[in-house]
Parts: sequence; C-alpha cells; structure tokens
Amino acid sequence: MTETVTAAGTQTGSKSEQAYQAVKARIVDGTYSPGYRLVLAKIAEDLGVSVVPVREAIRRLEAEGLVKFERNVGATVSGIDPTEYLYTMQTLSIVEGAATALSAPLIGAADVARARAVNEEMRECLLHFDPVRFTRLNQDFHSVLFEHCPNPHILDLVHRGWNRLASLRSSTFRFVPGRAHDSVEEHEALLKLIETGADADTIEKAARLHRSATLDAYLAQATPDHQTPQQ
Amino acid sequence: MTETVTAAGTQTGSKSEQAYQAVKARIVDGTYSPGYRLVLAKIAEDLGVSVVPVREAIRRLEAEGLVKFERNVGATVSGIDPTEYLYTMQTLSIVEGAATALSAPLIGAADVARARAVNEEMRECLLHFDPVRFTRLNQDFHSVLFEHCPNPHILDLVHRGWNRLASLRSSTFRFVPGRAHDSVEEHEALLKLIETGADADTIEKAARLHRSATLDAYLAQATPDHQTPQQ
DNA sequence: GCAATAGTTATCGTATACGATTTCGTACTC
DNA sequence: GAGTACGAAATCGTATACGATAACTATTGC
Repeated sequence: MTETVTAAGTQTGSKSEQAYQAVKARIVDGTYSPGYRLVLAKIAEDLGVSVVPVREAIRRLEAEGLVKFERNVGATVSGIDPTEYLYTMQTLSIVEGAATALSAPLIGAADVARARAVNEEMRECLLHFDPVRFTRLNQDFHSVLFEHCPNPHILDLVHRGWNRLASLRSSTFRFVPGRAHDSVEEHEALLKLIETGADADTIEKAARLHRSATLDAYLAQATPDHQTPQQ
Repeated sequence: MTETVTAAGTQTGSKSEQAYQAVKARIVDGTYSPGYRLVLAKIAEDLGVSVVPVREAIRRLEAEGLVKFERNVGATVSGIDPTEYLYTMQTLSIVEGAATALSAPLIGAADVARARAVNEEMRECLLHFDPVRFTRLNQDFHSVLFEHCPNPHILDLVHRGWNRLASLRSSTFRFVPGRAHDSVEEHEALLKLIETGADADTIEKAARLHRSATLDAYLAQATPDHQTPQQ
C-alpha cells in the first residue's frame, strides 16, 4: 500500500505496460528527477524492449502529467514549477475534499481505528523527523479514508495528483517545519468529524482546508512576502 | 467555440494527432456510437496512415475515457452505462462547481451579458424544442463562465467530462422534459449570484446543484422507483 | 442433435527500418 | 572577435513486417 500509487485497471504482461510501470517508478522514486531527458532508444535498451512500447508508455505518462513531450524533440520529466504546484494542490484540495465527503458515510469504526493508528505513528515520527517516512505514512492515512470511495473517477484524480507531487522529491514537510505537526492535528480532527457522523459539507470543508493549509504553508515560504505567485 | 471541446496543448501536423482528432470527432459527433468496434487497420486505411499513429491516438482516447481498450482484443467506443454516467456526472458536479467558484471573481459585466444572451437564446429554444441546439447553447453558456478559470487543470477536467457525455448521443434534455426549462432558470440565478458578487461557497454550491439536478432528473426517469442504481 | 475440439482467420503487439526534423558543432565571413 | 551559414550527429515519427493471441467456424464423436 505504501509504494507507487497505481490507478485504474491496466493490462499486465505487455511490454508497453512493463515500460510504463518501470519509467513511472523511476520518476516517482526520483531516479529520473525533474528535467531528466527521456531518450526513447536508451530506455528501450535499458528495458530490453523496442522503442514502440516505450513510446506508448511515455505518452501515457504525458497524459498523466508526469512527463512533458515535445514534438521532434523528446520527453523530459516534468518538474513542477510554483505555478504548476499551485494548480495541482488546488485541484487536489477539491477532489480530496469530495473524495473524503463521499467516503465518510462508508467508513466504519475499524477503518477509523486503522487511520488513527497510522496518525499516531506520524505523531511519533515527529520526534526524530524523517520526511520520507512521514510522507509515506501521510499517504497511508488518506488511503484508508479513500478506500471506500464510491466514485472511482474521483479516486483516480486523487491518485494522479499524488503521483504528480511525488515526482517532486522534496516533500513540503521538509521545507515547512510546523506543517507536519499541524497536519497530524488536522488528521485527528478529521477522524473525529467522521466518527461523529458530521454532515458531508463540514467534512468536505475540513478535508479541503487540510490540503489548502499545506499549499499556503508552501506559498508562505516560497514567496517571502507580498508578491502573489500567479494571477 | 461550439464544436468539439479541445483540451490542453497538442502538437499539430503529426499523423498521430490527426488520427486522434479524426477519431475523437467521429465519437463525439456520433459517427462511431457506443459499442462500435474500432479496428486499427481499418481506421488507418480510412485516414491514409499506418497503424502506429492510429494506435497511439486510440490509447490517448482510452486515457480520456472515450474508448475501452482490451488487450489482444481491440478497442470499442465506450458507452456510458448508468453507473458510469453517475460517476461522470458526480465528478462533473464537483469540478464544475469549483471551476465556477474560481472563475466568478474574474467574470466581468460584459461576460455576464454574453452569457445572459446565450441563456435567452436557450429560453427561446424551449418553444420549438431542439435538443441538439439546446445542448450546444448550454455548453456555450458554461464556456463563457469558465473561460477565465485560473486553474487550467480543473478546466481540463471539465472538458473531459463534457466529451464523455457527448459520446452519448442522447442529451438528458431529450428524455427529461422539464429539465431544460429548469436549467434556464438555474442559469439566470447563477448569473445573478455572480453579478452581485456572492461568496465563493454560495456560487460553488449553486453550480454543483445545477449539475446534480440534471443527474437526479436522469436517475428519476431511469430507475422507475425505489431501486438505487448502484451501491 | 449437441458438445467438444481442432483448424482457420482476423486482429493485435512488437521489432526493425528508414525518412524527417531538430540540435549542436564547426568553419567561414565580416 | 562575433555572428551566420553550413553540415553532421542524434533523435524522433511513421511505415512495414511478422509473431502472438483470441475469436470464429467447421468437423467429429457421442
């Protein structure tokens, strides 16, 4: 559950799929960092397949926003500049909010207990802080909440956003010290809302704010003062 | 503005792009209706290109949900069964709500006037009802609202949803008589909210309900009575 | 007459090959 | 010495070819 976030159903076994998984994994785990030039022939050789399936894989990754493809030039791992980051986080805020609200009525006591256990692990993790582990736990926490999501389309959008963020190696938690602590508290508050059967609107708003707060924290440290980053 | 809804930047000129546009157009305009079997070699011949770019185009369409692709079997135009329709409309409700709320502060008096003009055209269209024209005007109306949307990702999600729905030939308006009338009134109410500078929450909620109401109308006629269509 | 199986056909998946385009380096001119 | 033009190398885009897989059909046995 902790590794690469895989989305919808994909056929296994095909070289194309194999290439897709391989390249995606390398992007998400940071082997190919933003700006890395993806040369079809080179990747094909590395994976022991021809260029055709590799090309197909790259275009799939492009559709997911992990890769930027330019005609007759080639593909590069798409970094997320501040503007893109803002777009992605804003979108995530919306779809995560919706996913949480839709899932909430289907989350049982056992699920809440699991999520709380993960969150307590995160709380402990705050002491001798490890951003990588913290980020992974954070994803686990939300995965528990979302696993009952009744709308697979929305869930898919959430996963895409996560992969997008993962391609940035640097977790926001690393840069904004207080954020990790706040995050744990927000998780607990969210669980309380779910337990008490709060209405969908309240839960959605809380879930949105949880993501927005991370975005705000990022913006606060990224843009020293007055200047708004975009629009 | 009224034709196929095109999304983000795509390279022109390539055979692959050409195939993508051609097949997409045929799906959206109904030449290839849901369930239609898309044979790569046949399409390639029709378009005067080889199968490779066609294959690439098909897979792009698959990523957008317009086509269903099965390994070693082939591609078919993906119809939307009631469940898929529900997922799509629910997702649209959310992203359109967000898109409207985000756009609202950027919509000027001139834009409102244009939107209102379109809406009045829709109102007239109610008299001698033409579902196709009505649907197109409906899209125009919302396009005016969204053209200032500051987040291209969200706008893209809206467009994808629209294309998905377009692949169903049958507009909801055709099946649920009262819906078209209500829709026009909801548009006007939405414009009033935007004009008066209502807060984002209010606008978002109104925009969501606008879409949800269409979904509810569909469900009401699709499932005669008690039975919930899914989950 | 029906079911199971073997053979055939249609279609996909991938490899290889080559033309097209871009990029980079070098030489030449001003 | 700087800028431009030419050429070579790298890489992409697409066509063609062939092996692999699944769907279809006919035949055989019960």
